[in-house]
Amino acid sequence: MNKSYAITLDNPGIEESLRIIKKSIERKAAIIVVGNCWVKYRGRAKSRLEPGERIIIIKEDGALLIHRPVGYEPVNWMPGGEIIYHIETIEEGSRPLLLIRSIRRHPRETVAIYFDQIFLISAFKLVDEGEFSLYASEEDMQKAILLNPSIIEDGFKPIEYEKKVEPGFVDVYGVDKRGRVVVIEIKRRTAGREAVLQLAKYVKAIKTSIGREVRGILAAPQVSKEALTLLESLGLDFKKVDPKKCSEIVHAMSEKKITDYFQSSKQKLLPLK
Amino acid sequence: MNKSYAITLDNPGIEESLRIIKKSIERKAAIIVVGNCWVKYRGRAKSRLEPGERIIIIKEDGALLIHRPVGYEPVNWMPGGEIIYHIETIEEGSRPLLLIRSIRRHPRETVAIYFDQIFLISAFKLVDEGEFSLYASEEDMQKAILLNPSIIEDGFKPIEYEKKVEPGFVDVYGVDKRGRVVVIEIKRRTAGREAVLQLAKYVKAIKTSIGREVRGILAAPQVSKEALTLLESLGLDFKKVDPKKCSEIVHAMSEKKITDYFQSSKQKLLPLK
DNA sequence: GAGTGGATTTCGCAT
DNA sequence: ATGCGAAGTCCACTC
Repeated sequence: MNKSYAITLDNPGIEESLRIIKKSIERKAAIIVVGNCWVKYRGRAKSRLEPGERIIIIKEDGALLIHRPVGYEPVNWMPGGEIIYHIETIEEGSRPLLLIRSIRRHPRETVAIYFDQIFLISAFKLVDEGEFSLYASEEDMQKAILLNPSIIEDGFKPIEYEKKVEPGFVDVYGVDKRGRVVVIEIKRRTAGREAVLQLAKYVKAIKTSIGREVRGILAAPQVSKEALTLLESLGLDFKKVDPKKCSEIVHAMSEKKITDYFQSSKQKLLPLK
Repeated sequence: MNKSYAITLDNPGIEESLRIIKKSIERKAAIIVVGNCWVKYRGRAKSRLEPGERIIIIKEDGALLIHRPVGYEPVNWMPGGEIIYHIETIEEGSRPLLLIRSIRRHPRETVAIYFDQIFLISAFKLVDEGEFSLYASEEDMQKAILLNPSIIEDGFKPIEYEKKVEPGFVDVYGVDKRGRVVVIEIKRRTAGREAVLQLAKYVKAIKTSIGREVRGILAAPQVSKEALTLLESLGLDFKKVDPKKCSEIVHAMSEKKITDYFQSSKQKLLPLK
């Protein structure tokens, strides 16, 4: 191994733990502590966690995670950013404890962790420049529809996207082959009642605004049964759109091409009113 | 230390890592791996994470966390539950890699982690029976209002809570001192436009359903300016309620008392229609 | 700094 | 299994 800073201690004492954690925070290393602890949180809410064996991680940006042996979510935490740490040893009766206090302002909140037994401390200066890319988001679906409008239907022409129209933002706004105004609401997962109501609001708002008929299309991989009923009763359309295919379309094109498209299409935008 | 299962290895080889991780998963221990890795995720979406040094945790319930050196959230993960692991060593060129595959159905998704270097493996059978209690949640606010309705206003009498009324669930439903029907929407933080619209929907739905006037009250510590304007224009009321005070009220009472209250109040419930 | 909407949200609860 | 809303949500983005 060739790491600038790497420490691992099995069953360290409280004093030794204090020293290593302080040093590791100074060095901006990621710290892992496994041991028996209890936790108090005060801030937006207030919580108390009774003693038990947990894994805690302190990251170089101050992020704090307290993980129980089960579950994806930390039981207590502090998001990264402007976090201050106070580490000290205290005596409870004649028993030494390690107290880790994590403090942030904005909002003001603190997490206090009391360890009476530590199984492991390990700290590393981690180097991670790796890029992370996520595909098949709602954004991809929108891009794919704008780049390839026939996904929605033949002859559909997008005019605007992310257009503010008082109740909120319309995902895509355009005209169909017969020249009718079309409003599209995109959902990357099963669309529920909420999505239909949102679409209906936009349709109504634009109808009022432009004074003629407006078609509403819900573009999603699926709709819930309730949403489908609602769609039909409101005279809105559903178009099944596969997020993955959208993602493939978008990621098959170079980033430059897409940027260019959105640059040029901006000049073609029609005012909504 | 007195743990039934605890292993820590500094800079283990790929083969040794494989063996230890398999064994630790069998034993349902929590596993920590620190090393250089890259990650592919496929499922509801698709993602790729290029090589870098990270901390990964596999918990006894199968939950998987992949943490970069900064940030509160895992870059990739798998929630606990019905997760299957396949661990193997593979050759890339002449270089041995450790491949950890985490698979779940419902929804079908997989995370594949490739390690080419491992700095640390540590596994523990953790014992954690500690109780977790959270105060000042929306639930506390609801309980406090039901137990002590004068929080809302003098003479208010709750009748139901968490009542399904087509657009969703009404937080609290009751009557005021003049006998008018009251619907309460609770928010534990600054209430925005969204909260007001939600309340308005419930008021409208119930008005239609019972055919007489319905008051709507938004109970929250604060409202946004826009939300306040909207409230006024819709003829809805705002009542400032402090979540922490609510929590104090609730937690000052014994759990039994509260349970008894909710038991008895259920018998007093009036049908909503 | 506040407000708004999305998330591979997760989690829990009710249908 | 599905649907719906809350969360100490967090996060990114706008005003």
